[in-house]
Amino acid sequence: MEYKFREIEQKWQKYWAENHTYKVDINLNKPKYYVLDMFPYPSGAGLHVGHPLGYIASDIFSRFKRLKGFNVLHPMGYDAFGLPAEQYAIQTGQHPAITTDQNTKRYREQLDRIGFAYDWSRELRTCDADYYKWTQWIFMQLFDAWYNFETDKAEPINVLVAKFENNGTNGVKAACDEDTRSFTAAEWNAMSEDEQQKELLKYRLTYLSESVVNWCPALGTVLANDEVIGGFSERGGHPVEQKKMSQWSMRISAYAERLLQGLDNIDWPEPIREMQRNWIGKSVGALLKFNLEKFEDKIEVFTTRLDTVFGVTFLVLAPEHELVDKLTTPEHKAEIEAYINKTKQKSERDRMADVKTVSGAFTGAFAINPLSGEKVPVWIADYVLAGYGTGAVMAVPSGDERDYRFAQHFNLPIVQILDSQVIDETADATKEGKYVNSGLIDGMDYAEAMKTLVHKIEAEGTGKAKTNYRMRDAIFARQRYWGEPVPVYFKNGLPYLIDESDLPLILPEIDKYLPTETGEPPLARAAGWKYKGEFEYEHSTMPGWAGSSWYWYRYMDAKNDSSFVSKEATDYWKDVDLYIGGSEHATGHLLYSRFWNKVLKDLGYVQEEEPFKKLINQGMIQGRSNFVYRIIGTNKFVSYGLRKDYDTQPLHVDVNIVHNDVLDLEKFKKSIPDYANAEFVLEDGKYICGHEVEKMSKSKYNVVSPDDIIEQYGADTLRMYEMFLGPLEQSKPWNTNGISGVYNFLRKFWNLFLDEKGEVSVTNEEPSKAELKALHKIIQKVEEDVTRFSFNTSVSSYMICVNELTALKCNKRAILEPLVITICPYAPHIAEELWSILNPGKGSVIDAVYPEFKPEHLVEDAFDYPISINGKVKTKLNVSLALEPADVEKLVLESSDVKKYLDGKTPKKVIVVKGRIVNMVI
RNA sequence: GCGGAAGUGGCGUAAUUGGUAGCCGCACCAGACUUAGGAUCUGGCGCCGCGAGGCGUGGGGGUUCGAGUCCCUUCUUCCGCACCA
Repeated sequence: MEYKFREIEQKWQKYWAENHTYKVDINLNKPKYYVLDMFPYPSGAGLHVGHPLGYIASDIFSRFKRLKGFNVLHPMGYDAFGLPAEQYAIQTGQHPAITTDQNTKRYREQLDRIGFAYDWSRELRTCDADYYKWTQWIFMQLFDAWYNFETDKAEPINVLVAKFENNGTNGVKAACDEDTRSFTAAEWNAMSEDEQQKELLKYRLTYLSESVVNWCPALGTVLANDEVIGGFSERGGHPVEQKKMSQWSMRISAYAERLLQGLDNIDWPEPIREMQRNWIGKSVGALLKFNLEKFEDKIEVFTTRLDTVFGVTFLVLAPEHELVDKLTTPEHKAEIEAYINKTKQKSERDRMADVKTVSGAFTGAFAINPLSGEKVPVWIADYVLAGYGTGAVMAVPSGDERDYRFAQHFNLPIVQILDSQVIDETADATKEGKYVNSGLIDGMDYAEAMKTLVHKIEAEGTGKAKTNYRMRDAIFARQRYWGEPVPVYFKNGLPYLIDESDLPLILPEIDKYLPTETGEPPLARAAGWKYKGEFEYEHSTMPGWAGSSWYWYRYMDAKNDSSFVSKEATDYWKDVDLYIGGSEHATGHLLYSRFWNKVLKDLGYVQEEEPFKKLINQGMIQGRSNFVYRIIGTNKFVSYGLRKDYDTQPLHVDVNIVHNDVLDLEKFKKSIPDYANAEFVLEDGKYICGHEVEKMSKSKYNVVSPDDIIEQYGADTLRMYEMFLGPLEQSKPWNTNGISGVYNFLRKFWNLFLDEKGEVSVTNEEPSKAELKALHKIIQKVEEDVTRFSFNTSVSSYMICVNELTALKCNKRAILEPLVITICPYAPHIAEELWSILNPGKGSVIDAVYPEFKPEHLVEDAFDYPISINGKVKTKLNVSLALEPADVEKLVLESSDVKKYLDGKTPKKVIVVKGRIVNMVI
């Protein structure tokens, strides 16, 4: 009987579907385990061989956990709202819902063929109304909440309203907009409804405000900071500019500290945590107010080095700073205006590329250093960012490189402030030594100086200690069609939530997927789309990350239509134990999800502070492109090794007609009409192709589809080969070359169950010691490997085990049956088939129990000690493991073989490590 | 510039705690079989050398009886951040 993988795989995939083998329910008698994959965006190109890498790993892990007795939740769905479907809709007029539906079906077929243990009864799509109903509902909870720094959590907005009614803003410590004013209870109560709403909007966790946004004209939408890379859009690479607009935002900044602290309590890769720390960008420092010589206004600066305040020789404002216009003296007006105009014309990218060039302009105004009383000039320069801190800095050229260059360029003084500071050629940011030229802190060290200064500025009211975060609130709106409608309508220009009973707010049909002629978002085209037939809805839709910021909860209770997830479900499933996905979501999805999770927890809907306990990033699978070399101007192709002898041009060739870098000439000729009459210059009768590692993409003809691999070798081979390729976290190019090794292994494994005539033949004989050793080695190895996510090493261990059992001609049930169970996570189809041969009618192997490892089967009584002299292995000596080091040493020194190497000398020292090694020093 | 990860045969990789470097595959070489194949089986395969032997985990140095593994230093590649006061 042959290994017929096509029949076997189809048979079991059908069986699993019909018997709901992977359906799970809450089971209080079993410990839960939640394994989650980052759900895919269903693109039109379908899955390539790189996409399932993480899914295979998580599938192995969840199958293993199930064999170990856990109740495993392992779901899959689709992040189905997004730009590509809409861009396609603009080009073709095809409704994004239709293409998304087609793509989703194709993804599902491809996933099914790989044999995943997903509970498909929990499948979800973020674009389904019964899913986005709850995304909208969560949006409403955020709108109806504010952040109370006193209790350090989000609370219902009513609590805040009650505070305003009783005490006004007095004593309220809330996360709010920067321009928020104070008022008394009487003032609040005297406000009109509209005025109150306007005020509350400054506190809500999702709010509408006038802010500077990343506007992408080509995409016709704003983008979040994490969607802009170096001044260009992440999707499509279009230029992005800064623009002031009224926008929905999420007050994630309120959670900056908790998001930062939480990173210490989760088992995530260090690089991801570090990226989130950078993104949050906490810096501890102080705010300090400088009086102005001729104005009542003060310039407030943020500094992390208050101790350097006596080294301040000028102030610098961002060109956008609100005081610039007012401060500028008439004689400097022209210069300042010219500089501001120049800055405006520079794109974000130019500004970044131009780090080295020093530029700036003097306003003509002077400020007074609140500690030294010194008069310092006020400049503007584009190296100061309007959006960070206060948009103004105190410049300390002796301690800061940018200030140093600026001072040198414009001939401003540079004052040494620490005795150990060396500032002849460059700034020195040291904190070592004692202060000099520094008034009241002269002679102090850093710690003492900081304490003294903070105390002084707070006592005098000129400043205060302050912690600053780089992270800005997240823009939460896109001027696009294919996203969740925002459940908000406008009355008197103010936003109000629609009634909860009106959810879901269905995405309306429109005639064209383009902005209106007046530049309104596409939803403005929806004719007659008004709340209660009267009020305008919000015309933006939610960003791509809305639906993915809570989806792991929906899987827990996917069909619930009275709540986004039931309490019963969160009580049991709680959080995600293992999350596998790409590192490209480090500062987007993974940060937003943590944020929403904390809000939902604060409001009492879920119980865990962090949603994803353990995170693993699978590496990217790159493409391995192949090239042919055409002699320029001809239809003649030269083999790789000979290409230097001709004037050639490399051309991508489809990797699917190349095997081990040898081109299939017939298939090549048939590939496109131009090549039908191609001629070749061969080496050793073959055409050898060149190769290069590139991104896997259609245009490079290096895309390998899992469908093709499965067709040729089967899903079990694909699964094992993807793991065999190397450590999960590592990025690596896909190369189909090695796959036959894995395929041969599975056939060899299959053959263990057959006799010489090819008939199934398994005996009930007692296993030998060697057979038991082979089995228990693999039982132990797989358990260890899976636990530390080292899937590649298990595959080679299976190969070793099968090689050993083949050599032993083992066909004993007592060995093969447990072996089938251990391999089921990796190669579930063949495992099912063999299991059913061993145990006809006894159901699925996934319901078996992982075999128990018995260490006694691995115990040896003798060991081949490597005998080394001065650390170099010279020979080996077989010695009983029962002997203690002193006895081993005696035997070694007596051995005639060893004496040969000692050359009559007595070793100065002999080291015996029991069961490991013997080393002699001579 | 700052932060992170990684450098081992022709290739992908392995090496639990400092203890025989190169497991397992691919490719390659030799042989067997043969219904000539992108099939199967057997054996070989780090480098230099006929050999004894020597060298060998990016380079240099150190600790140790012993280093791919620990420490210092340096180079290279990839990833992330980048005027953040």
